[in-house]
Amino acid sequence: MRADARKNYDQLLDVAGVVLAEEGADASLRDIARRADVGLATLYRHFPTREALLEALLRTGFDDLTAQAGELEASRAPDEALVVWLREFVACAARYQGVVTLMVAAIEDPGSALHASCVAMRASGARLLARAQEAGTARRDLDGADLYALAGALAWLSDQSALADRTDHLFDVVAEAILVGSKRERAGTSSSTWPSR
Amino acid sequence: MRADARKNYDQLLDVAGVVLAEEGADASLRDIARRADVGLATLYRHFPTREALLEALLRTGFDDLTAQAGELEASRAPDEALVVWLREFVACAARYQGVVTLMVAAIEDPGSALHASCVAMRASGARLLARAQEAGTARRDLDGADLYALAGALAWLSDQSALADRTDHLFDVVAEAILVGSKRERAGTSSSTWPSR
DNA sequence: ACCTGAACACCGTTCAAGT
DNA sequence: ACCTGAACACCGTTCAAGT
Repeated sequence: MRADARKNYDQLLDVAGVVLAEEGADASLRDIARRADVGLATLYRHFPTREALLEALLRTGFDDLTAQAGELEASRAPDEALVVWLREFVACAARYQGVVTLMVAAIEDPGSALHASCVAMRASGARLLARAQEAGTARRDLDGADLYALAGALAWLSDQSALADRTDHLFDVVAEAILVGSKRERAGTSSSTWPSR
Repeated sequence: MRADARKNYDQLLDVAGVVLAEEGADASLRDIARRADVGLATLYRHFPTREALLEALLRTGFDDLTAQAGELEASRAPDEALVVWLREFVACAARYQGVVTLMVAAIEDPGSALHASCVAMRASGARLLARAQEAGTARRDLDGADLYALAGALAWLSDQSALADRTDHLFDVVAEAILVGSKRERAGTSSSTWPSR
């Protein structure tokens, strides 16, 4: 890559990170190009679609999440690992408001720049789910696609400012629903002691 | 209302119902006016905001849902009534793709044309939830706002074509999570026998 | 190789001018 | 009273023309 192209690329990515964090995943691409002092067509050259831009911004987060699934598998109890991963998924999607909708659409669109990452994330979640199921701590009538859908729904909740104050609590409710033999039978109280990180 | 105004109003509502059902809640208002053979400013005169148009289209459905809550309270067991209402909520929001996002935003925006309906719906759901809680068949650490958020999340799931095939199953999972003392302990199987209407 | 301005076909929203 | 075309300020996307 030529030096001037590299500079434009980096500048676009920097500015896009700020603008998308401010305005959400459907922010104006024109505005990003403007604020990066770059021609609009240059943005399109480097990132032919909105998904490509988001993919570049989220790639490291996605890779971390997939890698973390492997570490969790080695270091934590099956149910704990699953819940930590789920929490991390939601946090990852929360970086840019509205990105979760693109992420779920990408799963069935092989042409999307987000497709590969999303398929990999779903697979890594599915492995953690299967492990918990084998250990008898997750209900057996769910698969990776169900888990991905539930993760998406929780991320959507945290995107909605009118519902944001419920998301922590509802995360616990859904996490409990995925797991078996948990608090529900033992105590039935509302307080949650799921691993927070 | 003058006769020509009435005609325009009805025509707009007819066409809007078709277009929004086809293209979702963020369809082009210009397109609706065009297909209704009406000036764009006439649409704005009758429906000053997108929410106002949706409110006119959804009003009867919303009213039915609120009324139905009352009937369910009289005729059905508390847990059954709650689940039937929840299912109806999701079906109602599914009429126009993307409308659920406007519905949750409307709950904290008193200026929205959808505000009153949404507050009423949340309240009617809250009553059914409280009734089930008093009967001991719903978990006590949820309130009306939580139920509304869960209903919204389920409606969002059914909006996403990539996840649509999971929504029936995940509806059951979430419904089970709201209720207590259900299938989970008795059988632990995946088949569901919730009231379907 | 890479960049850019301008063009095209769309939006939502408003308003002066018509009947 | 009610309707309308046109205007304004925005989009996303593409492409010929520049260096």
